[in-house]
Amino acid sequence: MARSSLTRDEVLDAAASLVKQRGPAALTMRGLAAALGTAVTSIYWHVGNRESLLDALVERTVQEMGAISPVGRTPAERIESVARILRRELRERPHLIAMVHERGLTERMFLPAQQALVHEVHAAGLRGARAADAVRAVQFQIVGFLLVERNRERSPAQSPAESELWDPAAAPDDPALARALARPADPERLFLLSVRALVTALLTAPPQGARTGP
Amino acid sequence: MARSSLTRDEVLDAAASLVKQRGPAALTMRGLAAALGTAVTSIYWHVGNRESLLDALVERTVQEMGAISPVGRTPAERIESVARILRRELRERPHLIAMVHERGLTERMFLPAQQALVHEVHAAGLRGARAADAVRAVQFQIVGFLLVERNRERSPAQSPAESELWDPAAAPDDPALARALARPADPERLFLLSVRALVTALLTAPPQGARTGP
DNA sequence: ACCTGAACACCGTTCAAGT
DNA sequence: ACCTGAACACCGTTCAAGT
Repeated sequence: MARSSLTRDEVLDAAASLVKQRGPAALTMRGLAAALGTAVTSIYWHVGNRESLLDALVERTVQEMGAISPVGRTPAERIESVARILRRELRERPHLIAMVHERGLTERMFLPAQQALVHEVHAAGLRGARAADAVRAVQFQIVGFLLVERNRERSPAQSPAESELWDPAAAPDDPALARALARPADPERLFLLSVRALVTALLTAPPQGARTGP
Repeated sequence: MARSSLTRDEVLDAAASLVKQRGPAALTMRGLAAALGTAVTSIYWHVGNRESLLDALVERTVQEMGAISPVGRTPAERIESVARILRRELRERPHLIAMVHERGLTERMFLPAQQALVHEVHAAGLRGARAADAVRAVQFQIVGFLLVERNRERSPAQSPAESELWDPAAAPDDPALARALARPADPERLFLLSVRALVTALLTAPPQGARTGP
């Protein structure tokens, strides 16, 4: 039986729930129609085609990523809190984030966070081009880390596992290092450690980064 | 007309060239068969199915990413050179790298680089768990940055461009910052700047990163 | 051992036709 | 304005049949 009235929002809701539960590949026009109890072609009337449907879904996700409210006393602490907030929000929508990324909208999704970062970097005393570099470096690091982390979680056990590499000659005189690398990484700890290290360096380094030695 | 003898390697070569030129989506079994001048079903005999074909392709890419030979005088310089080398290699195979990533093998592809990083971090005097953290932090940063960078290149102009955001009230008292953020980022420069900053901090920071203020 | 065409069950999309 | 089924051109994959 035909439904009385199908709205664009209903279509988007159903599509979002499909993607959230079973990933973007599970979102087929026919499957979506079945879930909605309509003919496939009705969907086309409301959203155009599959591509625009995904666009609309992504657009929604971008909107949902609201403003960022940093917490902490120092700029470094507040930047770290921005990173923490972003990580939490992204981990709640893994599939949708992947779609945002695939569609090249990652940058756009991060505009609110970028504004927060600008404010904090400014508060830390950085100005002009150097402040812009710091903002972008942190932004790239956060996004990049989360992409890598997501990838790790999805991937099955790596074929020649790290353990295989880390008993023999690779780290000859540091068994503790070998053991640490054989263990799985703790992503949250590594994330915060990385952000903290980068931020520390960016907020204290000289304008022109010519100093590389210890 | 049927070909005299089709080999698995020929199939992989043709598939790799298709992917390299026109992306993974352009790799259809039928299209591949046409490019090879065989029946579709012959391909199945040699590589099983599309999934295993992609696996084999990815496996090849992983193998091609050879050993890393760092250059430079200080450990920091040599780590930076590892980053530079990886960036160059990955940028030569954008599609294949994306496939490696999608298949969750990024980590595995980076094992040679990881070994090089271990060596340099050790040379810088770091030991045990702290050395492992440093290696992983740098590794995540490099991979993450390259994923984000690739995404930026592919993406069309972002809808509300950064310029739209960066003339009004966002950076009220730093027009130079606003101008810098309105300009497109120089990825190579940003990449090296980020790696340098992170490495500097990791090689000099105290064991427990409790210090976050300036 | 290797290759083939026919056939199956899926896709996304279009279109003329309904109300 | 909204919904429908039929049809088209694509997929990946299987299978019985060839040599």
